Amino acid sequence: MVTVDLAIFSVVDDSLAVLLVQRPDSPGEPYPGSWALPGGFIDVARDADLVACARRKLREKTGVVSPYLEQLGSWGNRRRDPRGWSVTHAYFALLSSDAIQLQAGANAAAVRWAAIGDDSTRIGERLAFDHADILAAAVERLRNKVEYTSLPAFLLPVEFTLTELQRAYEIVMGRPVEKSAFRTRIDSAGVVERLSRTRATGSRPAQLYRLKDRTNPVYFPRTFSPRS
Amino acid sequence: MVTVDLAIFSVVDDSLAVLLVQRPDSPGEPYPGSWALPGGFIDVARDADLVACARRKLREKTGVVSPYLEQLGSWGNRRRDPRGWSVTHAYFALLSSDAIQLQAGANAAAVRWAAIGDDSTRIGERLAFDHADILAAAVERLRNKVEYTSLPAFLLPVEFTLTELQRAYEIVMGRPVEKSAFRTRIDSAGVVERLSRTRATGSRPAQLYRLKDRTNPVYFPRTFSPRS
DNA sequence: AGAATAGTGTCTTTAAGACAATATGGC
DNA sequence: GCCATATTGTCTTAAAGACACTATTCT
Repeated sequence: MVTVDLAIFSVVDDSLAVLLVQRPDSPGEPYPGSWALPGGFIDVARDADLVACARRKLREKTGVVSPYLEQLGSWGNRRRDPRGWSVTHAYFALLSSDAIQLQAGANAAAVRWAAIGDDSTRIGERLAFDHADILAAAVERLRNKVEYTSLPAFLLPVEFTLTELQRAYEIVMGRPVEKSAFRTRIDSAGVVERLSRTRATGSRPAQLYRLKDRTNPVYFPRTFSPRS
Repeated sequence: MVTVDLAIFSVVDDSLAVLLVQRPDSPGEPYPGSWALPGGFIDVARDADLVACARRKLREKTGVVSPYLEQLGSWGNRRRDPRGWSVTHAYFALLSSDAIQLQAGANAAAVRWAAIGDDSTRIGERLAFDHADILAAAVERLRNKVEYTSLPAFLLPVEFTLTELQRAYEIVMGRPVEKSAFRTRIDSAGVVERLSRTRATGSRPAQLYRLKDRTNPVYFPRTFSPRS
């Protein structure tokens, strides 16, 4: 029993959110009606490899084709699924919420975004299987990497302002970021390239930028604020 | 077909080395006689979970019970094993070479250490399956984490001098480290605790230290030398 | 005493934190 | 011109790099 599960993150209503699907009520299915991370069995006929499987499930749920996708780890033991020893390969994805077309699939009664609390990695509800553990690991990985990478940029649409990028960092980190230091950091690391257009904001318009590389994150030489 | 494979690192003859085992020659076995990372099928009767499986295999090969062990990732596709779609869960382990009792097992004709080149992640030989990819990923992970963690300390025996610790860093990083900055870094992060004994060196004896925490690595606030 | 390695001090450099000042477009 | 937000500048601070100096034990 080998599956792939996804922690799909986006910024919804100015906070970090993860996509959850509801387990089917069919008899024989474990955790009927519970919320869970999207995922499912590998289709050895269709999926060339694990990443292909993850991409397929992401596409089926969100319609998004090329998000930031990173392997998170694997969870396997004899307790996590009542049907016996099972293993899942977890991935986490970052995408812009405006690119998403939510789709309830055959195996998922409903789909929704669940906000991640600023203070904790806990979601309000009990998730199916060990998905709470997987989600906690995904949030932890994301929160760690935010400190020294450009990951939050993948939560934004293709074109964005530096203020929006800074806001994405603040949402993921759960704390304010100093504007001037932030801009030097982004600039000297060569994360973005300036576009010719600006975005109207009601006051002084903001310069638009886009990522130089939509595929790989940039690693900064230091973390944001050194852990004590 | 689900397996667990291990990249077991140690310092041997003053260079970073990984443990390889030779594949059996039995008919029906893929890659007969090739060198490979130690590993094998999960035993659902004996292994409570993936880590337990990794620990068991590590113990069987080296006799080491409690090394530093970290999940590396999983590799799965329909090409990596000629017998069909297969998945492996890779772990990497760090241990002191003086704690090791090498043991050729039932499923491994021979065992040996292979040095990792300073300049590349390549091992001289062709490894079985996709183990060259897995090893490359393990070396990359290790080389990345060395820059901001105390991982090299797990390559040393329980008691060590700061010079030995510095040498372990240099071996993994493949470049010299500045002594004074290194010591301030280790000291201010509270990585080690001073023992009362010293080690004779032929000249001024060196103070002995041990890790404050033999289980978890310490994360430094900055990398060693910022990537350009 | 001299050799050799252990351990410390000083100065420079890099990039972040704090905070203030300036710039610009809409109204 | 006024307001609000964008953008830039200045000063301070933390920790690494470079390199020199001191300390201690053995021969």
